[in-house]
Amino acid sequence: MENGKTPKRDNPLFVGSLEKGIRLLEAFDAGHKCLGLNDLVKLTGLNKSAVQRFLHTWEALGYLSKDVVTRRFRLTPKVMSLGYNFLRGERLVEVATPFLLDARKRTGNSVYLGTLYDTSIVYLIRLPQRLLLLEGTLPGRRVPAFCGGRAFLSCLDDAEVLDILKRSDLSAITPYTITGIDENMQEIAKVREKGFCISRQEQLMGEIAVSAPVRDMQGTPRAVVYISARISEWPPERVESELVPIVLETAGMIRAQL
Amino acid sequence: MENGKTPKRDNPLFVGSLEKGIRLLEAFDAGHKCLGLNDLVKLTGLNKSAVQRFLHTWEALGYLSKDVVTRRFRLTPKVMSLGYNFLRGERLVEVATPFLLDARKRTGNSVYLGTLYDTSIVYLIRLPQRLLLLEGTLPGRRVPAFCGGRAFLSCLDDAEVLDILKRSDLSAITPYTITGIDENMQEIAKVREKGFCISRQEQLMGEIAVSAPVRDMQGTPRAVVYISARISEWPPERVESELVPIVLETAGMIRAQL
DNA sequence: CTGAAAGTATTGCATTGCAATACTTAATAT
DNA sequence: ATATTAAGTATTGCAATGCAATACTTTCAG
Repeated sequence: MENGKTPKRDNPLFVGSLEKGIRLLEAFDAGHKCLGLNDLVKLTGLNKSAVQRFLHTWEALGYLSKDVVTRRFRLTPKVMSLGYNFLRGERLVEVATPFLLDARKRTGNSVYLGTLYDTSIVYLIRLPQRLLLLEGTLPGRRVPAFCGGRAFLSCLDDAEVLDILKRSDLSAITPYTITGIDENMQEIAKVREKGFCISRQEQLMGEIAVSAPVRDMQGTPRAVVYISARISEWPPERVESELVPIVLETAGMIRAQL
Repeated sequence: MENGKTPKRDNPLFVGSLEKGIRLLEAFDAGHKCLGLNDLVKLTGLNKSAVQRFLHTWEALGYLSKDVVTRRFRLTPKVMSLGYNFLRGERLVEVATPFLLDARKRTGNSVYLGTLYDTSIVYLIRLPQRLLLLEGTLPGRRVPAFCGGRAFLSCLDDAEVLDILKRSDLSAITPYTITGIDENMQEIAKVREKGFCISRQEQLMGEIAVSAPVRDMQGTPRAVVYISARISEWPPERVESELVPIVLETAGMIRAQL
């Protein structure tokens, strides 16, 4: 869906201007919080005129603001609204929030909810308890599903999982990230058996994460519940005995109300 | 900026297609999570062809997904990315998060950070503790500054405040919302004197909120720190003695690092 | 089974967005 | 200081792209 052939783009209904415009906004990603006209020409591959016009338009619409002295642009708080509208309309979020809050209180650890989009897990709800890494507290963050969403992948059949793995950038994030396709398939098979996933330092050094999938009543996977803990305080046995039951229970409670 | 005359729109650099496209996405707000072609024609005022083309394009770009059976569209998790990019790039968020986490732990109450955009406060960070209302836990939510952002307004001069009040929809949200312009100016004057704001059930019945502005080193207001509590457990005296000092301290710590 | 409403496809037209270029301002080096 | 380059802004003629009307198909209610 993300990088494959796109027949939709050939359809005469496809509005190219919109694509160019959104490409410009998307260029303001991590590491590019503040961009000038020429930076954007390089980043987006659009020509100067196009960048000029789209910058002007986004500013007029209130999505970008321009620093009059540096002539550089940045995103405004208005871009948060779209995400809010999404969350506000998701029954999943509505149902999950109270159970996640409860899980955080009972375990004293950070609790998250994420869902699959293309080859990534997108975090929808983040209830941080301790700060290991700022990004770890921000909703909307996307992480590769192969190392951060095995609980979700375990609900798909092998063909689908393989497709996702093949389309993913399988780079290691930490020295502990499992990157091989075969090893990932094996890990996922284990998760299928057990019904939950424990991931040790694959995303972030010092962190151990337990997760379990949430399926709806038709059995379709909808989300993953995560509890994240410090590896120094939570050896595997303690995680298994104290966190796993709560993750499973939380996922079950959410499922029951979907 | 939001509703006033827009000279930028007359500029030949303004790209009308982009505006129409984003208007379509913005139509998916609270109460409109799932929309068909004709709903959007009515909501946006665009004609059928335009709606058709933009729906097609947003779907191709991955921002909307279509339910093949109902032929209705909804936002995808991808829309969260823009907000994430914004948060990720805001030094304010980076600096504030640890102090807000600390404040939540010390008080056992929900803690938020918001900033002014046009006539609204946009919540950037939400650290909910108890669930009073789902919207109260979601980042990106916008509330009118006149009743939810007096701490911020107190840092502006009277002319600016008056301008915001006049451009705001001053409808009451609860029976306790203070809606008059004069009364609001008086309330804001009080906040200026005291340096913090206590708001009782103006947004939500049963909730009392304490807030304090965060200014940067140049004195420019940047954000507001909120602590929200249940009015049943937190009578005004207790709020003053226990929560106010923590709100002020938190705002001060953030300021010191901006 | 019928009719209305919602959604999809097609087409010719001209508006709108395109890109080249000229102009202005800012930043850096000599 | 002054030259030199790079970054940002304004203008313009051209035609490609987006526009809206309309015809066609599907869906659902009565």
